[in-house]
Amino acid sequence: MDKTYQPEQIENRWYQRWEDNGHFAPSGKGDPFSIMIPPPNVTGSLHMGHAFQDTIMDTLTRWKRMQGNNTLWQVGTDHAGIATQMLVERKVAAEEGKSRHDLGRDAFTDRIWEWKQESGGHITRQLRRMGASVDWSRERFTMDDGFYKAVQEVFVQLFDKGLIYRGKRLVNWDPTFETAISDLEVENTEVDGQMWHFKYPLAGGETYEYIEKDADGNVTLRETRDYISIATTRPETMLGDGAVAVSPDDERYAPLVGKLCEIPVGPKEHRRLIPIITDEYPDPEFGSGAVKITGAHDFNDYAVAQRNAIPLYNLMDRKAHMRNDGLSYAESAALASRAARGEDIGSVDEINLVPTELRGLDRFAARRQVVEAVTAEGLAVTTPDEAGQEQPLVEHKKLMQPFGDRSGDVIEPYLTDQWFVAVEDLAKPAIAAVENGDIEFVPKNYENMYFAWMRDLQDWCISRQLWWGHRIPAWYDTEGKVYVARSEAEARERYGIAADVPLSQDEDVLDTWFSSGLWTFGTLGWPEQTPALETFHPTNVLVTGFDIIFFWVARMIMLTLEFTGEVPFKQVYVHGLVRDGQGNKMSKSKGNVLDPIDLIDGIDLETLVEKRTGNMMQPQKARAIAKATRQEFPQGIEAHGTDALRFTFLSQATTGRDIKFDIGRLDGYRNFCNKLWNASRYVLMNAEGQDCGTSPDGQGDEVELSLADRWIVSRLQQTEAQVTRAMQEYRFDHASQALYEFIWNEYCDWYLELSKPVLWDDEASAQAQRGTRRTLVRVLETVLRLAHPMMPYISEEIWQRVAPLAGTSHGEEDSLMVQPWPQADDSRIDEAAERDIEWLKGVIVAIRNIRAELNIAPGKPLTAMLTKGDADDRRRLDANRRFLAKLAKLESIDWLADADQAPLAATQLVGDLEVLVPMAGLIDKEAELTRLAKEIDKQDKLIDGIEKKLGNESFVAKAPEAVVQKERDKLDDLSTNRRLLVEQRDRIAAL
RNA sequence: AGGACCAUAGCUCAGUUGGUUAGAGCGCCACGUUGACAUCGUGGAGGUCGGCGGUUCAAAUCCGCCUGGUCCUACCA
Repeated sequence: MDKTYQPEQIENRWYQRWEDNGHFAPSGKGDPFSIMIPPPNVTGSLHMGHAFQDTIMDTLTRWKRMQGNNTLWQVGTDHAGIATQMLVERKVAAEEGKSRHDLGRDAFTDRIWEWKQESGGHITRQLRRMGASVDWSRERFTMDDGFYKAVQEVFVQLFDKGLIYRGKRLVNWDPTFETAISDLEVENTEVDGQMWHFKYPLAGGETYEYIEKDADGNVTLRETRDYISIATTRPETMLGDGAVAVSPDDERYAPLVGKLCEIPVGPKEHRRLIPIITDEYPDPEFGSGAVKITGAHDFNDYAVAQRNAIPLYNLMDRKAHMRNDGLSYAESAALASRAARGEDIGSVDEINLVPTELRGLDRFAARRQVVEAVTAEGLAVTTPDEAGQEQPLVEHKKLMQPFGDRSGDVIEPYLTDQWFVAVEDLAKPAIAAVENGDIEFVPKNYENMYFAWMRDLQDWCISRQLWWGHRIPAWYDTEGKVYVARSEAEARERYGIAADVPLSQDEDVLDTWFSSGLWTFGTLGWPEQTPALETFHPTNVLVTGFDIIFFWVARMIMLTLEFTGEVPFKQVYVHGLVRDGQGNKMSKSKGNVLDPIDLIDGIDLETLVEKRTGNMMQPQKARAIAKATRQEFPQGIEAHGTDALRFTFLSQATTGRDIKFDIGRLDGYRNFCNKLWNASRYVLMNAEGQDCGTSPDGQGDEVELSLADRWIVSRLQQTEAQVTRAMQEYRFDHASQALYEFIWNEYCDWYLELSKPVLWDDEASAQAQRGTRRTLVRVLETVLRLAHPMMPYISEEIWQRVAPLAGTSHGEEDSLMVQPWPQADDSRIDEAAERDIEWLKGVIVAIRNIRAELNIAPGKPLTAMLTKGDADDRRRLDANRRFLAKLAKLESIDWLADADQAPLAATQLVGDLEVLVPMAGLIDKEAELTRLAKEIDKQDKLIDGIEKKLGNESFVAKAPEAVVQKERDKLDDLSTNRRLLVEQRDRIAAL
């Protein structure tokens, strides 16, 4: 073995071998265990979140596989509609200077398929680097024919059940992608906005008495008005107003209800009149208390319009430009005014209420023009400025504005024909499944989040006006009548449409999450009743981030229950977000992204800086990021290997909490790998070619197990139990910590050291040496199995060399991957050995302490004595003299029968036992007195505390006897210790 | 506005049903290359467990309030 651990040399070859040997496919004889990978974007690349999540899934999968379960980790990728279309659209624009419209639908989707072909392997290669033991033979893609079939089937069946419908509704519209998006894809962000106040003149110049009162009913304002005042943040939508609404309880406007007012924009001769109505929606306390109702451009207004039969006038096109189609403004305005008076005017689609001069303008440009025009006309509400001049009232305030999560564009509520899933009936069983425990969230508090969302669910808009995705299986005849079926042929057959009647398929595609929602059963072959479906569904656990519970988890539960009658998974393990060391979200624009592959392979500083700032548009920001990067990683990032990265993730994986990725811990766990590596070197150096008492025929295997052997085996059982339990509880931090502590603090720090006196002592018996060698290799072999789910590469590499020596062959297989998971054996727990080793460690540490306190060179041989102990102490001394001498670097250590005969010595207590190191010629009198004074003081404080406690009658009366006794024992120990220290102090002072 | 979660050593975090002298890793200080390992060893310093109040014989742990932070949901034209 090489002297230092070099992960890059072992990782790639092992993955290849595992994959080639088919170790990832289900093969266990036990119960099925299955996990579905949350399918990453097929053209994406692996980020820290993936790496974290995949580590958890792989650890679970490997663990279950070793436990003998018939284990499937199903892998696949997602077509990721918007994200992929956007990417390829940009690429085509950059490389060919063409838009997707220039290419046309077929050519453009061909480009996406080409891009998938070209880059689709990237993320799967990265998954392999992480060691993910997914079954590649079952890899799926959401746009595969087979998966498409499942998607179609679900759509058709939901439609037939009346759970999918098509209709004209107000939806969130992304003007950049020119598609509807779901509520979830909208991010509300606070922005600086303005609110304008405008006067809507009353029809026919009518006036009324406007009276404002304070809380006590005293009149604070009384004036005659010929207008009603409204406030708006979106003046350009005034053109589509259908009414002005006031609260039914608002006395100020009571006289106006039922009358008409005029929208103060557009050519004067065609200004529209709209009714003043009452509705519960307006809040009299806010603004003027009167709200303009624009049903086609605002969700709240839409609801008011529905309740009051107010017409909806669409003002914009798909790009959120002011419409430039339909009837002329004059005709439109005339029709709309008739509607306002209650006349039936039929369809409003052709009505375009955008005045000629605004047609075709961007919505924000139109907004500016409307504000200018209204203000110029003197119809802005004014307020005096500091100089007493009347100025238009424009409030600058924070607004929550909706943005598309992908495009970053301002989302427009937009009236269009879309397909929807009626969720109410689907949600009920989905809620029940979590309530009754069929599905369990880990940690549990995410269930509340789930319930809250599920109980207030809106119908799900599933159609997208994109080109990349599953085309909606619906066909239209020339009259626009819709036929849903699995194919055009089926549509004709089902609905009896003659072959000569032309049908055209719906242009839209389905929301990506609609297909992702079928992931657990679609990947297993549904709608066919395949053996895989039978065996592996429902899956055992879904490992996912909380940010995706609504998008994905909830919809999977609904759709899976509906179509399979089963839950998709029994547990949902929810992990946190991977953040940077400061707790910030990692993002390209912040320039704080770490690439898991760079952490594995290392990256030099300049390349890292280039990576973070390469495509950055603003040079100033790029410089700041470069500076921060140089500061954080002055030497770049060195190679750590996959195992160290995985171990870091696991150690930080505490439930339901974001992780701040700590590169210091990554270094630490790389060192841990190195420690394991070197410990193994030691074991191999001492065991290879030697008699380990593990011959296959059992001949000549007589062994004698030392105290240390029995102890480490005992500790191993406990570690096995701890790690197993932690895994069951998804406490990967505890599992990794238990392993770390056992390997480093027990096996390396103590057991290996204790093995040296046996192996290197010519007088040690062959049986004893055999016993120690056997324990060395068998414990290591077991610990490698324990480590394997967490650190697959290094464990496999070392196991290959250790397993033959351990003689614990578990079958023909040559890989750790198919070895059994260690099972704790309580009969091998040896409490007496543990107590003896604790004693041994105590004495050694005591001597080391004395050495450090007296500033004695670590290598200087010392003489030590033990006294005041009991028969056990004597027995232990006699049995372990060799070990004490070696580990504490002693010339000799002996029993002193009469403590009064002790020479002046540094003293430490181990239980009742006193450990003495004679101090002749070693002592610095003043320093020692100071130290002792400090130590006595410390003891006094502790004694004080306990005495107070024991002096408290209610403590003695009410606390359990065991607790009281424990305190008494403690007091005893402390008092003895203190007395000793005082004696010591007096003796030294007397020198 | 409603809700969730978090606050423990300089940093990143453990701390199970209340009873420990409150732990680990990294960092820091001192000493040390004996034959697995300087990606190491030995020893050490460092914490009024965010604040206040309560329950209890006993609170980092349970309850209430407050402060600070993160996030989610819903939003007022």
